[in-house]
Amino acid sequence: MPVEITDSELVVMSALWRASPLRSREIVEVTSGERTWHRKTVNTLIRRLVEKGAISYEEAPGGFLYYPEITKESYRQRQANKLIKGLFGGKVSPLLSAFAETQKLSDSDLDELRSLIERLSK
Amino acid sequence: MPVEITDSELVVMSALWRASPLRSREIVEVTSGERTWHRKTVNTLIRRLVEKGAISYEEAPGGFLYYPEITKESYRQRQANKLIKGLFGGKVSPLLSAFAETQKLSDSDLDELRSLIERLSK
DNA sequence: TCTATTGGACTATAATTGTAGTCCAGAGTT
DNA sequence: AACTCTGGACTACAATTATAGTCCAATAGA
Repeated sequence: MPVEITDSELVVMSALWRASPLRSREIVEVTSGERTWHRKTVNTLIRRLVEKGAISYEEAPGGFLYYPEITKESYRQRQANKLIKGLFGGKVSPLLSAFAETQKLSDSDLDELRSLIERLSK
Repeated sequence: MPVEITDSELVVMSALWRASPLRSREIVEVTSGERTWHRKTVNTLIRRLVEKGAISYEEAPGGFLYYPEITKESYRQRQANKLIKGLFGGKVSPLLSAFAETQKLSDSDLDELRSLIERLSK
């Protein structure tokens, strides 16, 4: 039963992955580029994430400090696996291929991929 | 406004991507490995997909035949882009890296990746 | 022909999601 | 002290999702 995180909640998680701990007010500020949320909306998202165990908090003067409990890395892995299993038959290269069809890969992207693959080959 | 397809609906779409057209009864059968849905449940999913424009149908003796309207390729591309933009900073190699950490890539996987990258390099 | 089955149209209902609003208590302001 | 702002707890509420159920007409048997 992996924790399910919705799109809106993910914006909050991402803020905490970028820097933590944060107060709820800071989350409002930090996410204001991406979404224009009322502070109560952020509050609800925070509460739900706490209920789900995705974040934790600590009391501090003037409010709470929030911390991510799920790491960005583990969440990424889960999502990568889900997509690759669900839509690409469990293989990465079709994904890479599909991505390359929409987003032209730069030379440095290609270099990065090459050296990554070299490293993985050993 | 790209069509949003839920996890349950995706099972139906996948069935139609594998073979189409299908009747609703066939969709029940074909998906029975993955889910054990009541035929009415499948019916609802089909109806919603039709409303969303993700599938179409054609009348046939004894019912309807359903066809995918969204292609697997375009849907894959959308999802790949969403994941890579949303969680991997828009770069593929971190995704590949994350995937490789959970799923050991076989030699043939690596070969496939290498030759794909060669092709993309030109 | 009566009956049981099946497909589709429409309805149902609880859970989840997106986006707030209300209420209250403590902190700061006059 | 009274007044205002802010944070958190709890509540609200429409839309979407997951999972069926009801009703009816056509079909397929008995």
